[in-house]
Amino acid sequence: MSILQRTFYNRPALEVARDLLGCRLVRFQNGQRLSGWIVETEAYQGEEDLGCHASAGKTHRTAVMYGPPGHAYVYFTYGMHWLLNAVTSREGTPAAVLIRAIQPEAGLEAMAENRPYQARKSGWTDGPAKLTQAFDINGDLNSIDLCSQGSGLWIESGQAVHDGQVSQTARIGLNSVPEPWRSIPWRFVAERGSIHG
DNA sequence: CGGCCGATTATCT
DNA sequence: GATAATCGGCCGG
Repeated sequence: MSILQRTFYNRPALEVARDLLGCRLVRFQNGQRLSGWIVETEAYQGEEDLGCHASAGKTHRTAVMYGPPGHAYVYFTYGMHWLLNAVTSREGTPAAVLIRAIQPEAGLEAMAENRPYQARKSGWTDGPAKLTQAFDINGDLNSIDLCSQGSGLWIESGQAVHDGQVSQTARIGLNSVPEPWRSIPWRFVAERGSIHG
């Protein structure tokens, strides 16, 4: 196991988003280790990116993105969901990568307990708000350092995902964001089956 | 599987 | 006071 260090995150969000595919998201909760392979990400970078929360400038909520890379940006949306991002780029440059989906590896029982509606549907971690529920991630973890185990949440290096197994599309859910930001292909998806579980 | 719709509240104007 | 980087339920195919 090798925890991704600050140099990994100290790059443009586009590069980090691509390279996070195949890495392992780890949560330590109640003495248990929950983990999964990252299979879908989105890059948000700069105040000029009108899809990025930082496009409204520095506020209490977005301040974390202006800070040093390698920290968690966890925010609340739609009145009920927490979404997890990793802050990228040098301090002063607001950018982050949204973790949209993971492929569960360990701690499935704990994930099931963390999820409501556990008996329903198929995936527990195939959406940005589903995985935060499964991993018990909420606002308490906003701004924590992902480069150490201290806060119980970090990312480890993992499996290499070949370029041929990665597809790039427009980011999801930016319904009122103007072009070109709405359609710019800053979403990265690892093809199903590319992660050997 | 795909599309539509209501839920529910922190954050910002 | 309006909006939102979503989800699950319900419908039709």
